[in-house]
Amino acid sequence: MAKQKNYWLLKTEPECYSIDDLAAEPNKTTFWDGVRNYQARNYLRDQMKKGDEVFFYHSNADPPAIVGVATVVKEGYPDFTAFDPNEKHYDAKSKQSEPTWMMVDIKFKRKFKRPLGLTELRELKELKDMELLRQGSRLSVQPVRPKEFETILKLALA
DNA sequence: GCCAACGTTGGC
DNA sequence: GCCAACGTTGGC
Repeated sequence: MAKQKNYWLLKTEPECYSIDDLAAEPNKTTFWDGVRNYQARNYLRDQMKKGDEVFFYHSNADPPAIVGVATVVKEGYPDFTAFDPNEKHYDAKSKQSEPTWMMVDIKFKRKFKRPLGLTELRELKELKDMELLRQGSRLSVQPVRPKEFETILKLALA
């Protein structure tokens, strides 16, 4: 049986790392560091697989929006930024021998012609169960259903 | 800048 | 193991 592809959404503040940073050159990759939430960590560690596609989401932006797509190119491995006291997301409790936090590598795939803002996404009834649109949703790594991924891609290309 | 919704921490 | 206090996220 063919490997099933999963879909995800990664949040970032564009001030910190934006789609344009990732789109700076073709096939650019980056490590997705700084996730310090256990549920999000579990997704990164256990479920995100090479070849999975991820939506790139700008939070704390105007407008907050899905802005593009990336591909997972390296599966979960220790987030080494947690070991460095000079890093913003340093965590003294995460040990090299027993890392608490994980990250993946992603590769730029495409930037949408226009950002798909939250307001616009909320208008689609196909997306009414989407994690991103749930009230109080704060997860920075979230699963996206194939149907939702398809709906959003279609909207982006329309 | 406000604040609701969460997650985490720590006293008990 | 409960839960109040506190810190953070992130839309508005």
